Amino acid sequence: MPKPRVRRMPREVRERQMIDAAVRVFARCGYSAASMDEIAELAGASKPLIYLYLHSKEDLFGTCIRREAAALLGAVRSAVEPHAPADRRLWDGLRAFFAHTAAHPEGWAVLSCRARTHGEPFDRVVAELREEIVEVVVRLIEEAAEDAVGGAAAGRAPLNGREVTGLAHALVGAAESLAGWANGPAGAVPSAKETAETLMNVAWVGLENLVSGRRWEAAASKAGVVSSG
Amino acid sequence: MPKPRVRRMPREVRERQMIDAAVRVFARCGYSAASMDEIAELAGASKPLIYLYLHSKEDLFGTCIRREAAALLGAVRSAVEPHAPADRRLWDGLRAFFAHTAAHPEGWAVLSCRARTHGEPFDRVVAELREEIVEVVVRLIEEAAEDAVGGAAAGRAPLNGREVTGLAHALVGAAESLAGWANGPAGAVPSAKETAETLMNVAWVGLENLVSGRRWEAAASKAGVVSSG
Amino acid sequence: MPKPRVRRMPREVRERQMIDAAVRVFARCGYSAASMDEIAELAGASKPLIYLYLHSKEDLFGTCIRREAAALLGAVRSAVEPHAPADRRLWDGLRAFFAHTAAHPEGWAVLSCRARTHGEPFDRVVAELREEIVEVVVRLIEEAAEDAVGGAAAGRAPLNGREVTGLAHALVGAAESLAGWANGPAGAVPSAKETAETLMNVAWVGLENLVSGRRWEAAASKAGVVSSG
Amino acid sequence: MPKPRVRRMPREVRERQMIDAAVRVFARCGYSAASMDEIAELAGASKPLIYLYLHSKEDLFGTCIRREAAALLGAVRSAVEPHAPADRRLWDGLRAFFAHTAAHPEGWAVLSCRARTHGEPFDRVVAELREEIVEVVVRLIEEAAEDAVGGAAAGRAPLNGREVTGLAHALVGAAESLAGWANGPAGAVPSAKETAETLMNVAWVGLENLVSGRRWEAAASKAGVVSSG
DNA sequence: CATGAATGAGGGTTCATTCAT
DNA sequence: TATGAATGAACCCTCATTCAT
Repeated sequence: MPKPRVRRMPREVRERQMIDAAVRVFARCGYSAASMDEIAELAGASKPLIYLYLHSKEDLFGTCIRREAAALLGAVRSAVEPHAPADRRLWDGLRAFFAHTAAHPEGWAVLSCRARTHGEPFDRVVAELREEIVEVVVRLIEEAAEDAVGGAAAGRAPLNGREVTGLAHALVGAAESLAGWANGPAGAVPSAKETAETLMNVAWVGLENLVSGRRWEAAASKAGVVSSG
Repeated sequence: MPKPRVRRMPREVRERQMIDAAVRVFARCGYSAASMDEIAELAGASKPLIYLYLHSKEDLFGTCIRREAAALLGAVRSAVEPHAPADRRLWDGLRAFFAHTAAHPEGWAVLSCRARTHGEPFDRVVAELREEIVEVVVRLIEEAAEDAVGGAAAGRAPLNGREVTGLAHALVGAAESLAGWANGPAGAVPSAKETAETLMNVAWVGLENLVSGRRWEAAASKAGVVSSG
Repeated sequence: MPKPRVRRMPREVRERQMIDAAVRVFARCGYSAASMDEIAELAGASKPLIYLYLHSKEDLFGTCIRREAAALLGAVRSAVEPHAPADRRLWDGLRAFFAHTAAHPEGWAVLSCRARTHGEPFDRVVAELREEIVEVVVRLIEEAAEDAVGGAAAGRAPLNGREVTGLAHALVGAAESLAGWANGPAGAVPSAKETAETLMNVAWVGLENLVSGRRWEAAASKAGVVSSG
Repeated sequence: MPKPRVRRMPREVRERQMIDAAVRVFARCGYSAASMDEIAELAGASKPLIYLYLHSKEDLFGTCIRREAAALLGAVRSAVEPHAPADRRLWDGLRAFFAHTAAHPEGWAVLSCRARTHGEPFDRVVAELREEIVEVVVRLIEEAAEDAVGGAAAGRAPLNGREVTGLAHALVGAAESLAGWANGPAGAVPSAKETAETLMNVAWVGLENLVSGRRWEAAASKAGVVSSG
């Protein structure tokens, strides 16, 4: 009697165990290298049961991705007050993002890396999640730009659409990178708050300057001169 | 002689063809899902020859990663003049980075995504590449900070080590994200120069403010107030 | 109570439903490809109940075969009056056979095809059914031969045992083939009566000639000459 | 060293061995119950090699069916002289049919039973083979009818189209049944010539009577009276 | 140098069957 | 009586890898 597996659990519980196990294994190995045997063993269930409940490896992977994506998005959304000022919302969102990814490193690994390795329709789910976040950031930036333009001398239209989207992608990428760094193997990992502060400092301050028209100009690169519109 | 495949090529050429093919297939499918058959076919060589030259699938993958990493690092390095001012060096490096990733999307896909999916020792190679780039950026930031501190009122040491590393990670992540965006399926992809400008604007200007002591403060988040040291 | 399945039916009824469902599935897929899940679903019962009543897939298959064989044999037997003349009995039997197989195509499919696919002991059951029918036909032929011999000039014993058995097999095979044809997908399927007439015409008339000694002779095959004993 | 498998054979030979083995296993077990492992073992090759050459279980089955169907049809065709009289052609065809099925019982088992168990597109192949044979028989009957009508008093049109087709199906079914009987387990199996004679006697003589207008009539079934047109 | 021939090992999936309730 | 929960075993198929030529 090597393993007195707990038997006869209600379906919901078993299913959760299976998905938990799957997220772990997918995070560790990626989609193709993950084996259903390993997932089954980690879940404490037999393979046929997994297939009965989750139907196939692809379905299981999709379920994992959707669950983790929803959890992450939910964590960020519920941390943001819709009527707070833009910077506050960014700040709260970033903190929630870093806190959640730090608390669920496996889920984050699946979303940030594993899901993109396996084409359609998984990369699309992740791409949609990312796009959704980018949209939010785009609105944040636009709002910040309006504030700046409204509050200060509004002489020029400082940001076109593509530039804003680019900025949003940069910000999201920076956040992803920092999340990966914070989850890294290094002993001295920063807290979610510290991470969020670092990013907030460089991004928000840079953003304010940007929307107020200050640019870096390649031509004037003798000593890092900044042109002020 | 049923197949008029070109025979008897010098080893070097054959090897290059094989690695080229492997990079493509690994980029498309990821490590585990890539099949040696497919690589062999794309390379126009027989499988035993691949094994003779490249020894194993893992070895082949490692060779791909190292080659692409070296190419990317070389492109960035050779674009930077060592004695140029910090901002110029960052600017040139970013442009080279975006140009290279746009010109070699498959190589970049292998480095940015595929290699991280397959644990030890491949993720280490990629992590080392990343660390090397982060180091460069760290030095850039430190230098910029010294300039700022030296050139302006030097009252405080505004950045500790971990913060600098975090900034560097954020910058690198932003660059990676932008590279992915620029390679994306959207029709209106920006040029390498545009991409670099976007990033440079937000990063460098933010950086300058940062090293001169201006911070975003959570407490004052009524209207995005920025405290000036 | 999520499923309003009719519960608590008397065992006999349930069992009949199960066997009905099994016959359909076996007819459609054959023994091996049929799945107990499908049978259970079609029967509107749970799998454990099926196992409780019918014990195993093989038992269930055997039960199906025996039920269908008995039904077919019963239909044929009850259509034949024991004291009618030989040709009348054959005629009535054939009509009943074609009527029954047309009315129960699934049962006929199981008997004629599916059962022979799965060795011992199922092919034996079917072989026994067939043997039983062949026996009947053999007696019919012998009786017809006696009539002919008795009624006409009885110069020779024209049919040996093996030839009679062969004739019976031919007749049964022809009937089976016609049953399959009549059940086929062609739009203009003949009625049982027509089918029986066709067969009766060629068989009985041929038989009469045969027992009266007329043969086809290979040697005289210039124009299909028939030798008359 | 349990089995010093002969290695390194040319592909053609191996492929033939595989198909031979597959025909045997399919004949014994049917499509679904046959296992590729068993086929591989019987073929003296490993499973991957089978898949390399024959692609899939379905493909392998199709290959078997087509090969056996072509062999049977070829045997029958090459035994029939196109310009011989109708009865001679039927006689020669039947003899060849019985000889071939007796010599290749496994192929015949696959064609006559196994192939019909597995839906589209295999049953279609077999159905086409059968239809082809039925067509030939239909033409034979029509020709015989013309001969008879031309040679004798041509007062009536004795056979309509559907009746002819029905007769052909009956004849083919009888032949199939006799082939099965001749391959049966009984010790005293008849030779192909005997079998052909039995069928020829009942069929051809019956046919001649039929086309000359003699019918069995249900109404007159007192003593097997035959009406002569 | 180059390859057609060949396989051990393992992966995803399904099935008949049985407990525990 | 009736069933949701659970599984050992087997099946089809593929892959990285290696001889023998």
